[in-house]
Amino acid sequence: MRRLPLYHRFLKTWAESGRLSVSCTDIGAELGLDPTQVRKDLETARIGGRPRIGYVLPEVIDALESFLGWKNVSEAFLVGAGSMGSALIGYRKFEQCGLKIVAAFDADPAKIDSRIHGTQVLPIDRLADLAARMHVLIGIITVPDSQAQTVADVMIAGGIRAIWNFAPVRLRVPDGVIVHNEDLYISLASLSQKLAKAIHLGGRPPANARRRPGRPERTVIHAMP
Amino acid sequence: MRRLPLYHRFLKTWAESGRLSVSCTDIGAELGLDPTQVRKDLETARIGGRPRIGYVLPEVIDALESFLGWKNVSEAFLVGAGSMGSALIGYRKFEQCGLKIVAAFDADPAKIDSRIHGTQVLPIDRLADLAARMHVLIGIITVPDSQAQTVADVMIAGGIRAIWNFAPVRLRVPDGVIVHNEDLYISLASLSQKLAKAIHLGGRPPANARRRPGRPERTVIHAMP
DNA sequence: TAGATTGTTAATCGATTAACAATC
DNA sequence: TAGATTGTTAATCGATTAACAATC
Repeated sequence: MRRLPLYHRFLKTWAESGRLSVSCTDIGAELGLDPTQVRKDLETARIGGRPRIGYVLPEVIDALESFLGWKNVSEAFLVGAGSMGSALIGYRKFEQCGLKIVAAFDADPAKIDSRIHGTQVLPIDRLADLAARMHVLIGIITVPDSQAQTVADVMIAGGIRAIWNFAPVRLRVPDGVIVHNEDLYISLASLSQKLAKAIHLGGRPPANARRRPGRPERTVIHAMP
Repeated sequence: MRRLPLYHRFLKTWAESGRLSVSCTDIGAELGLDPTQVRKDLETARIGGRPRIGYVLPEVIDALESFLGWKNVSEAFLVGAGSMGSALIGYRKFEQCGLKIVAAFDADPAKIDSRIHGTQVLPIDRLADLAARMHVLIGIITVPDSQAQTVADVMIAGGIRAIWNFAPVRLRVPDGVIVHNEDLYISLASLSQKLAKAIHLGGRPPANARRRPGRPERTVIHAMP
């Protein structure tokens, strides 16, 4: 599920280093995870291995990409050509993960018809019509808080089914529309709380603390089901 | 824990609308959560209410801010004055959540001594020394993948204890250093998988789908413990 | 064959949810 | 008082971890 992209990334570098197969133990050691858990995860992606050998690299990488839906690229519209929007448009590797931002939209007339990293900026009132005609299903919101709900409504009117929301706002959407919140404030809160706890408890870090190549930090990203 | 910032945000708007108290039922209804869970969450922040009345708004907001550590602001250094870095520097509301980005660093000579949203850009080789002298404990990494580990090492050398990492790379750090990964690729993978599943199962959304003011989408952010 | 590794079933753990008494 | 709401304890659920047989 959420760990699969991590596996994929590691397996790519593992493959580049010339290996032909990989075991759950290898993956677990690298990512600081239990090998059994890795096996379970691969199982949910319907990926099987061979006892004693492990998983054949090209096979497992390919299967992961299929399962993650990275084989066919979905087109997305982005609304809000500010600094965050521009940054996302610049993340060209999204395409390798099945997402292509095909157009940006903004309310600011000064930005209309300009290009950001080669992607054209269009007026927001063309969004709904274009989304419907092009069958775009994914929308990315990088506008100020106050406009996020309005933009979401327009997206939904255009038939968009999944919204990646970078505004710190709870969007109200009909059933069947997926909202994925990228809430940096929540993320920040979790970081600073962990830091506060660490400082409160441990004080200074161990003086002889060293990087340990064999044991990376326990992979933490964030959570909220 | 991770839902508390959400409660805080809602309670602020609730207070602005003139109310003096709030019940777990109110919060749960707004955020699509079980009232019992809300109560449990507030309990972990050592916030109590009164039967029949609920929680007194100024009290609970204040207690949340204290618990989240938003009362005293931590200073942070950001490395990588690209588009993502600039976007983060522009998120001025971080200060209300206890984080102030006091300086940016970059390897590009062209960017040195420029200002981004008023924040000065310094050469990266001054980071370790400055961090140590200013007792900066938080570092934000927005550099390309290939440089992330190097930057992390410099930060740690300067005494930084918590790293907010926007590069899709597993950083290797000593014990006692906190790494918080903001991995947009993982987030994207989860979004597109949910979309794929929804389309596969449901096909089109219900034709009469409407926004429902009383029931927002189930609050989902992402996960990985 | 022996040993590493997968596959699978059971045990543990934590978080969520339910139930209900206590209280204003 | 009656009723809404908190506080708290127990039940459920899902995810993680452990144990062990199957297999190459």
